[in-house]
Amino acid sequence: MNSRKESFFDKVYTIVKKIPYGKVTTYGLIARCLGTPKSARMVGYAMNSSHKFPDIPAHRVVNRNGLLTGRHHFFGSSLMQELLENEGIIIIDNKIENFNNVLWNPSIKN
DNA sequence: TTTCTGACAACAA
DNA sequence: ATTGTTGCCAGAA
Repeated sequence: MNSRKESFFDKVYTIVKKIPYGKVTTYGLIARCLGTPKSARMVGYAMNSSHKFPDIPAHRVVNRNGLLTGRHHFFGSSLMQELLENEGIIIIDNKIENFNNVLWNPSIKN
């Protein structure tokens, strides 16, 4: 049967693409949603590889502290912050304010 | 082929 | 409370 399991990366992309506008989520939350809470690291690495794919809002994924740890991987180093601010998210000192307010739980999956 | 590293987070002491 | 170690998967040298 077509039980072709998608790679871990693919699963991550599937969730990241579902992050609604103006919301963010965390690496660990995605990993946990996939059933592998210890793979948070891989989620971040998947984002690194996400540049090869379209429609992957990697800027909406931050670490559990609401800190923009991956900003340095974007074009320039402030693009990530500007993208988020463009969506109405306030960022101070590379950290999201009202983090709990903009946090989106992937478990919802809509 | 093996070895190392990498957008994090949980656990142990 | 903080610090250090472990887990996880994939890609590059």
